[in-house]
Amino acid sequence: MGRSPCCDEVGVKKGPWTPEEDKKLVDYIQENGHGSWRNLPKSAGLNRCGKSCRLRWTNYLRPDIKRGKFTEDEERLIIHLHSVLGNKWSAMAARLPGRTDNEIKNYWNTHLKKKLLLMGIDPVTHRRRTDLDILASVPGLLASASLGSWDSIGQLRLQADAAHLAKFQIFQSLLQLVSPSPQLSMDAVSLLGSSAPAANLQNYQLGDVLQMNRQLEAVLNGSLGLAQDSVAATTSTLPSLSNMELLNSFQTCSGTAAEQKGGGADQLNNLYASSHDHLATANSTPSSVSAATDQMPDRIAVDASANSSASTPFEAWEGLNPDDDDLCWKNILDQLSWTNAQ
DNA sequence: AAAGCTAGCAACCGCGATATC
DNA sequence: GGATATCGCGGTTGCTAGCTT
Repeated sequence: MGRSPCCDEVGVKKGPWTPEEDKKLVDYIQENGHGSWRNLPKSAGLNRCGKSCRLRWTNYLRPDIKRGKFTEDEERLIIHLHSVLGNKWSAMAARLPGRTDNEIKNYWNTHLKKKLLLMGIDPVTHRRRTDLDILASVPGLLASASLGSWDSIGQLRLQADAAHLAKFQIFQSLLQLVSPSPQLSMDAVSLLGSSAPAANLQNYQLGDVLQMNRQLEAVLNGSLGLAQDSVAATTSTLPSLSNMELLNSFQTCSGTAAEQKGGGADQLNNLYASSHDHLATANSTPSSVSAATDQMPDRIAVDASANSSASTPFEAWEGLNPDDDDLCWKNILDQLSWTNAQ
């Protein structure tokens, strides 16, 4: 069955609307209403299909459409509605006066999705992303953290935070993935995550999560003694692994990372790629990691291979500027690498 | 200065739901 | 009750301005 396509007429114009066409459409609808969209073009003297007219009217010409940037309240509402409704753009538009479904959909796809990813939240499930999810999103995180993605000077700080957060998440992920001791991972990760709500993060804004991120680091920076006690309880399973060196390394890195302006993005990309290669191929890969890497989507492997020309796990670090604070990440990875080989 | 790249957005396409005959 | 027409939605495409190299 099915219906015939609405725009099967030959010679019907497609593509961008001209001001003249807009005027014809607006004049006609204001005078007569749209009535049957199928018949409207002929009546209005437009060489367009009805569908195209309807779209142009509802998405652009309607007098009650609000133009301009989305406000923070609107963003918050969209995120909340998306968590409840999913991709029901029209239902969301019904709750956002003056906004069209198309506008909301575009805004979601181009802005909000990235923001949620940066926050470590899965834009589909609205839950905190798992370690592997986060690793999978690192190229996106890094791309989003690059200068060109931010449209105002005021957001440079946010961008620095994004790069910072990306590092933070990589660290968290690596701890979970590489450590042969699940307990250490759990300790470190729970330490990292202790101040974050376990469940639904849908109501948290980027600022909230970045604040949370800083708080978590404060936990790391300020509670190493406590952490040492906590971690020490589990180190019997980790022969001479210097957990505190790991934490110290991260502390050193995180202290200065926020001052960066995304310059570390490339290096992070290399780090991601090379560490993924390492994780995917190491003979000593723990079974949990093997299982986990098996679940990685193809895109990761493509990204990793595309971004890494390094033949050894952390060769990508070789070209780093010694003055760059990213260098200290090498310490972390060296230790993780060494640990993994034990 | 020019070529290449990317993000943002307007518009199109295909399909399911609903209305009408 | 089946066939057909229309509408509306969500996914996708492609154009373009701005940025980078």
